[in-house]
Parts: sequence; C-alpha cells; structure tokens
Amino acid sequence: MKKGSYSPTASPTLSDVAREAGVSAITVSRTIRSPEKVSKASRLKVEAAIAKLGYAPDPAASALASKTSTTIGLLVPSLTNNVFADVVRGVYDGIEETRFFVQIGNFRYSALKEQELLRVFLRQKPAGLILSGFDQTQEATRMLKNAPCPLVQIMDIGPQPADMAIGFDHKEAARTATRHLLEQGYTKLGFLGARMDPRSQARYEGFKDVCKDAGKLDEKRIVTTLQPSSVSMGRQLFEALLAKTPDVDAILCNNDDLAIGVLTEAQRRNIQVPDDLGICGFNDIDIARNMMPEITSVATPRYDIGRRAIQMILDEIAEPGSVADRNQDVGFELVPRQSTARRR
Amino acid sequence: MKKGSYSPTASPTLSDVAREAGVSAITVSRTIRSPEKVSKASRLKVEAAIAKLGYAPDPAASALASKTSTTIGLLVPSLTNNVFADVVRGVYDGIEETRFFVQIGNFRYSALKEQELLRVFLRQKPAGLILSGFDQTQEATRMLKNAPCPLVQIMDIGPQPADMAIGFDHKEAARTATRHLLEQGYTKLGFLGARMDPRSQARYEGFKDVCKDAGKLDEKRIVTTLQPSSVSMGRQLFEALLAKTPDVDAILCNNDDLAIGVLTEAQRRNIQVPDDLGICGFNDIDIARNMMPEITSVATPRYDIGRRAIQMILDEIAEPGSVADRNQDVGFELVPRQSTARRR
DNA sequence: TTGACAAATGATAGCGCTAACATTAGTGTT
DNA sequence: AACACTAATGTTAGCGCTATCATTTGTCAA
Repeated sequence: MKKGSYSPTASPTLSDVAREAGVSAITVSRTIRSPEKVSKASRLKVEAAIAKLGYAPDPAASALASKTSTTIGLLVPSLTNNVFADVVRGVYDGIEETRFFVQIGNFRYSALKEQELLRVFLRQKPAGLILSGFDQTQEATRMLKNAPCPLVQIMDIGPQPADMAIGFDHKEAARTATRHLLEQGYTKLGFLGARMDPRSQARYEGFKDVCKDAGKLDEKRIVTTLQPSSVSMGRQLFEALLAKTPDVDAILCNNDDLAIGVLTEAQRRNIQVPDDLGICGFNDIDIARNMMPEITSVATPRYDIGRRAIQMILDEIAEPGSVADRNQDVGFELVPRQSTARRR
Repeated sequence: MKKGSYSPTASPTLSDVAREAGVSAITVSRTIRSPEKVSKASRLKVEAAIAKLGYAPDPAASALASKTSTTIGLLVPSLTNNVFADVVRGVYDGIEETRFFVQIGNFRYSALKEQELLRVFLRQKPAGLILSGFDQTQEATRMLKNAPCPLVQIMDIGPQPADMAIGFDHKEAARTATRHLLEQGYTKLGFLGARMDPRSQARYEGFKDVCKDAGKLDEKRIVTTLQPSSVSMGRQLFEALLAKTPDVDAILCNNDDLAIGVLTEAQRRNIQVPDDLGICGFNDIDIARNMMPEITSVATPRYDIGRRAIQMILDEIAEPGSVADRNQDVGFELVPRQSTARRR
C-alpha cells in the first residue's frame, strides 16, 4: 500500500557518479552526451560508476542548462479522428529507441488553441515540432518563424513551409475521386462532409471543381456539418441529403466513417450499392475496405507521414540542414472497389 | 524561410515580469502557482505584466527547483486499439485547462518495455502516473511502491492497487455476454480473440466458465491469435473457425473490430445474422452499433475511465489522501441488439 | 629536448525557477 | 497605544546539469 505523502526519493546525481568514478562532473556529462570526446579509460570508469549507482540523468536539469529538451511536440487537431491516430502511431514508432519523447497537444480544430499550445510547447524548448497543415494564426506563424528547433508541417502541401513539410494535395485527391464517380457512370453526385477543417474544405473544393467542369454541379446535393465525423453522422447526413435530393446516385464522403454510415443506412433502406448508389470514402481505413460491399476510397499515407515527419526532425537535429527535400508531396491513391463498381 | 541554425530565442523570464510589475520574482511565481496567497492588487499588476510580455513559465526550471514536473505519464499497451484511444481522449479532456501535460508511453503489450518506460518517466519527476492493468513486472512494481506521485491503474480491477485503480471486471463482462447468447437460444458458442493480453485472457476465461457450467463448452470452437485485432483479422479468425467447426451458431468476439469482420464475412457467405449466427462484440464502439444489423456488444466506459483516472490524480495532487474511493469498479453494460435477436 | 599543436580534463558560472526562512504591512484586542 | 497575531511580500540559496573558457596531458616534428 501507499503512504499519503508522495515524497520524492533521492536519486544519484552527476556529482555522485563523478565522485564514484574519480573524475569531474563534466566528464560524466560528456561520457553520456558525446562519448567520443572522452578517453577510453575515463569512459570505462564512468560507465561502471553509472551502472553501480543506477544513475539516469535528470531531463529537467539538462533542459535548463542546455536550453533544449528531449521533447518533440506534436500538435494535432483531434485525437478521435482516425487520420491523426495513424499519424500519432507513425510518430511514436519513429521515436522509439531514441532519447526523445513525444508530447501531443490536441487543439480541437481551433487555430487559437493551437497558437496557445504552441506558446506553451515552445517554453519547453522542444527538440522538434510537428504541426498539422498550414493554417496557423498570424501570431503562431510569427512564433514558428524563429522557432528554435526543426519543424514539420504535416498532412497538407503548400508553397511555403515554415521550415519543412510533408503531406499530399487534398483538392487533387477529391478531384480524382470525383472523376472516378463520373467515369463509373454516375451523374447525380452528392457530397457529405463533417468537421469542415481546411483540408476537408480543400476536398470539397475539388469535388465542386470537377462537378462544375462536367456540368453536373448541384449545390443541393451537398450536405456538410461542423460537428465531428462519425458513422452515425454519416447516416444522419445521408438522411438529410435524401430528404433534399432523393435522386442522388453517388456520394463522395469526406472520410470513411461517413461512407460506412451511408452504406449501412442504404442497406436499411434497401438502396442497392453500387447499382442505385455509388459510395466513395476517403482515407481507406481497414474497416471500410472490409465492408460488404467493400468501399471505394482514397488511400492516404497517414502512418507514413507521421513516420517520415519524425525522421525529418531527427535528421535535422543530428545535422541541421541535412534534410534535402524539405517540402514533400507523398501523394494518395484512389482504390476502386465494389461500392462504385456499377454495372454498365 | 528558415536559417539552418535553430538558435534559441530569448523569452521573458520571471524576473522580467517581476520588474515590469514592480514586484519580486517570487510574487510572480506565487501569482501563477497559488494566487490565493497574493493580494488582489499585486495579482492584477502581475497578470497585466504577464499578458504584456507574453510570459509563460519554463517547465524545466520549475521542475528542477520544485522536484516535481507538470508531466503526467500515461503508459498504454497500444495506440492503435480503440480502447486506449478512448482512454487517451478522456485523459486529454480531463487535463485541459490545467497546468499539466500528458506524456504517453506506448509499451506495445510488453511488460519489460513498460518497466523501462516507467524508469525513464520517473526520472522526469512526474506529477502523476496512469498505468494499464495490474500486470507489471516485479521490478516495475517495486518502482511503483515508492513512486513520488499519485498513481492510477486503469481498465482492470484487482484487490491490491499500488495506489489507486479504476476499471471493470472483464471476466464478469464476458460471463454476462455469454449468458446472453445462451438465453437467446444459441447452443454452439464460439469465441474469437486477438491480441490476448491479460484483460482479453480474463474475458476468455469468463466465456469458458459459463459455457462449461452450461455443459456447452467445445474448445474447438475457440480461435485466438496473438496478432493485433482488426476487422480483417475478424474475418480471418471467423474463416478459421468455420473451417474447424462449421456448426457454430453464435460467436463472442473479444472486441468489436473482430465482430464487424465476422459480420461482413457472414454477409459474404450468405450466413443469416442473427438467425443462423449470433454475433456479440465487446466495447460497443460507434461503428459496431451502426452496422446493419446492429451488433450486440458490451459497452465499456473507456472514455470515462480515462477522464476519472486523471481526475483522481488531479485531486490527489491538490490534496494528498483526498480521494476516498481508491479502487473503483465502474462496471459495464450489455447492450442487446439485432445481431443476437434470434427469432424463437 | 624543445616547441607547437591537439586531445583530454577541469573550474567556474549560471540556466529560471521555487523552498525556506526573514521581514514588513495590516488587523484586531486589551 | 502597545501588543499579538496573520497576511503579504521579499531575500537568499540552490535544484542538477551544461557552456565556456582555462588548464593539463599527450603526441609528434624539428
């Protein structure tokens, strides 16, 4: 059981190790941080002392003295969202076995909240920062300009990253999906969108672009909400869409959650997918591609983006300026499946 | 664009704020950390100065001086898993607007890795720790015994928490679900399990208990894997089960992902759910309850557990010993739906 | 052997904050 | 008015580490 006090227990410090090893504190510090600067004899003595005392450095003291911590900040707009869950996973996998930590900040799609989180994170003297997209506030952008660490903006692409960026073109992805629906012979295209953040907006624009070019744009067949995306929301939006325009014959969903909702609601209403209704999702999550029928979607390299973003940061920490391609477009891939495979 | 250097930029310090406000540094510190100890006049002056300078405290310096950081460690076995994603969300929601941070450690279902993460986390002098379950290594348990901070073990229940605990009885939950299947008239019950961690094992035991008591246990109708859970894995396990025992008429799935996989594979094979096959999931995630047919599941308060765990920690930080119920069973709820609503 | 240089090590100071104690201002009692 | 007390504020020292510069030791050419 536990005492009610939570008193800190003393751990050995650098000087303890130094005394044990018969060297100065700074030599111990160097043995840990840059062993190549220390003679083999000293190194062995110090390593033995560290092992004997069970020493581990205090990250707070280190951060204070060196003005840089081992924390890498990751600012995401949502933790619920599949997209960011995958990114987070990639980042964590990439950080494993390094001396760094990840600290996640959830700014809930609020640029202002992002700005404040950024301010707080910067006070920690992070070793690196990963941000979502390019839509920071002016003040946040200003802070980023002279951020004291490598920085990657992820998920989106843009002409002017603050430092580095990796993502893909959401508008073009939606264009590709929309063209696919037209090619499959659908003519009355609808669009469902939840949580209309900047990237969702870009997809929406892409959809409208292609519809307009094909002379098939009907704004009544567009239903969006600012509320979070979910399967139930997909059902609700689909119901709303049917109420307005029952003649819709294909739907581009802003993400796979919505697409699943549309599919299950269609099954309930006995609407045949893909013959009466084509459904295309976005992101290509595991569940959607295992539905019956399997849902057509745009595969996006979310995990990979997280993984590569963290690698860019680690590379820059090791050797500033070493990352050659500082603005990477990793692309996307339309994966046609049964849910849009209409019989001609 | 960016210079290649990442030089740290000076931010205002406590003394800067103190000078601006015409008070001493410690008064500024107190205004931030315990405003009730400061007169209203000083407080207003200090707050104005903070706002003017855009000051935010340096957590490293604070941690070093006070021997306790504002970091709360959260050790989870997986980031992919829906279960822990919801817990994480609850924790983040509970921490919002406080001065604390969450730092997640992913130990990938390895107790040894958990132990090493714990060691590293403890060096940060965390303000609190949240662990998953009770299955720590001996060494980890020893470290926990004299952890210098409040500590909550979550998701499971057990007789002897290291400090505090909140969770529910997985074995009993599985018993309840299994009884439900029997009550619905199913007689040849199967069990599918992936990622058999200690809590999955407990559910598995619960299933076997009830089947055995009812004289309906057939080990051939149990298929498990150590690989991660997913919808595709649900399909695979279901296929394996059908290959062994095609007569199975109901399946308890270790979680909803598997259940969805079973359902979609059943649809592919034209097996009627619930009449030919009953399906019961676990966790009651949004997608499962929106399938067609809707999937019966055991609702577990994952978000709530995260939320309450963090609150227990915050309460203990504010007032050690103030949390009265230090070992909470938050229960579960069977939610019968169409996927087990067999016609009699 | 000497000097020139690099490699290895150390002494000192200080990062920005808070704990602990010291002092001053304010409030009420007799 | 003098005293006792609390509330508010300040002074001092130091948390554990690393940057900086100074010193010592080792290495090699002339």
